[in-house]
Amino acid sequence: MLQTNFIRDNQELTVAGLRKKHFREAESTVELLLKLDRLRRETQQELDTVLAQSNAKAKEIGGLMKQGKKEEAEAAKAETSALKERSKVLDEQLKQAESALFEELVKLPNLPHESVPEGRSAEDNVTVLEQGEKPELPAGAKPHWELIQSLGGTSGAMIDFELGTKITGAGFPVYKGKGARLQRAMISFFLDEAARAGYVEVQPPILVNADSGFGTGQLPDKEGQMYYATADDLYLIPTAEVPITNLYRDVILTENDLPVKHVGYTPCFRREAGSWGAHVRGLNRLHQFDKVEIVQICKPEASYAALDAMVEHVKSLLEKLELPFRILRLCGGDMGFTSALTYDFEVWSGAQARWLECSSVSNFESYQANRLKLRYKTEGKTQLLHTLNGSALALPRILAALLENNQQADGSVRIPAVLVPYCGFETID
RNA sequence: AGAGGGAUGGCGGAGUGGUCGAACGCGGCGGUCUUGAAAACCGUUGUACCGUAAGGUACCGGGGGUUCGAAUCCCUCUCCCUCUGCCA
Repeated sequence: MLQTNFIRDNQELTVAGLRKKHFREAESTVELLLKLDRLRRETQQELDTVLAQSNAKAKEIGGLMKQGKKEEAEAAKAETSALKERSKVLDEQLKQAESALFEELVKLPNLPHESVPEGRSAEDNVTVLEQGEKPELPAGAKPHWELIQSLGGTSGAMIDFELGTKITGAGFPVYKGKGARLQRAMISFFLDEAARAGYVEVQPPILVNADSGFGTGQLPDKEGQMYYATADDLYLIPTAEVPITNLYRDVILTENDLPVKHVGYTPCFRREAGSWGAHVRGLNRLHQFDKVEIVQICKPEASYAALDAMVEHVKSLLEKLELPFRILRLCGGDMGFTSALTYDFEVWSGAQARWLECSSVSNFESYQANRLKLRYKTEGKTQLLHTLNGSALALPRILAALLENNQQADGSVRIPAVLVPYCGFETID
């Protein structure tokens, strides 16, 4: 979340940033927030004064008791009751002011970086790069949801949606034979590539508590997006960003620790209550999917260079997979709540003839760090760090594009060379 | 899951009602000494909020209570350890 001090010192900048993100009632919300902030500070000042008096009295009584001046001590005690009453009232008021302020503060999204384009929806995103040639597909080319039915060398489909529906429900496919093997190959490939780029691998839990959900910004607002295990009060992660970034919740790092670079593979779970229809067939949108995620924690002045490096990393993966892709700089209205700057990667899906989002790389600046209390020490000062993350990559849509783009005249699918050592076959038929 | 024992600053570890933000040791940082290093010695060393500052307030796992006053007493929750049970 944003820092109150920052808003206080940069009121106009804050309002302008919120507007760019299409946050409603930016001005009135900021005004209310500053009013609550003032109230909080005034209340605290008054409370502190009363407590100081109270502490002084207690010491005085302590001294008198030691000297055995019982009567004087009793007299002093009598004077404390008014202070006590007052402090109780003020303490209650302070708590109310703090929670009211907090409630407003968590409503505010992160402010967009100055390079974020103006705009309301996905149509206003700016394409910063389009790379790779869209393939010429053979006659009778099929979309991936048809390809997976017959391919894979198993008696049934290589990815079986009906089976998944039986076991669990819609959106939980079962990968079989070469389908399963190819998943594992991609995960290993992505992890190895990240390791080569200096990311330290972690295997985090895939259930997290509410504190973690709050730290990265899924809670309190986006809880509908996550599966929730009521009996234990835990959430299934929608992305590895949550557990990996929360590894550093309540942590004060030193400069030598920075930058922190992690990569992790996890399944991801999303309830995605939203649209279901023609555009979300097959692998296009799932409740459970696999993703390799990269996370960086770095000094504020280094975060945009880190963002660029992460973009380059994701780019290199798509190049190695020989997939045509484009990079979008998201506009203010299409960006995530917690992000300051986001690049989306979209892969070309040949048979569907459309772009599919397969990675999202974001700099959150200090927005998450503030919630996480993630700081570092420099020259005696403690200050917030910047957090970043990106998919590298999300598997299902990569697989969809790969199957569609690489299908050949004989109906088989060619596996990109980089994956062959991992999966052990060159084609799926 | 049952029984018992714990939770104190970066770490170890004192502290069972008063001047305790907390002894002491280790570690870290700065300095003296040294050609340099080590050793020794001296100093320093938590976080947050309020305040221009001086300074004030809060925090000894979390929350609540008793008291003029709580790290210390009471209640409650969480977590950890040991033994028993179960288990991939």
